[in-house]
Amino acid sequence: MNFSERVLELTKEIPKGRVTTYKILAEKLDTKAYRAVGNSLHNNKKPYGSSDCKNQTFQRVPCHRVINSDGSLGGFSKGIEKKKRLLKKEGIEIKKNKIDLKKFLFRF
DNA sequence: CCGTTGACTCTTT
DNA sequence: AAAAGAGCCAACG
Repeated sequence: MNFSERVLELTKEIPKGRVTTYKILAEKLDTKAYRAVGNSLHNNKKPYGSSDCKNQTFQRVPCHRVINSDGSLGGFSKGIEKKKRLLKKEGIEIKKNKIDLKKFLFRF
């Protein structure tokens, strides 16, 4: 299991309607590679799905539920607006491009 | 192998 | 409140 895979596996555990941060993800992986975590999600080639899920390289992992530790959205491969919409759709309110961590943060 | 690059975070202006 | 600096680390060329 390489670094990227672990990041993705962890990301898949985030329940609908909740979010987590790059920091928490990194800590969960026993590392301080906050930035590397972001990189893994951005690349997100997701080759591990070769067994069960053949296609759908994207959208298997709810990467839109991963945000910055200050509640701002961070980034998204499909565009920040897209990410905002997905989150809202799950019941997460976004004010001024920020998310209320007190309400929606998932701590595993 | 070494230098750059980031979907980062924390501290200090 | 907002911006700049420093520290971090995996991945890539």
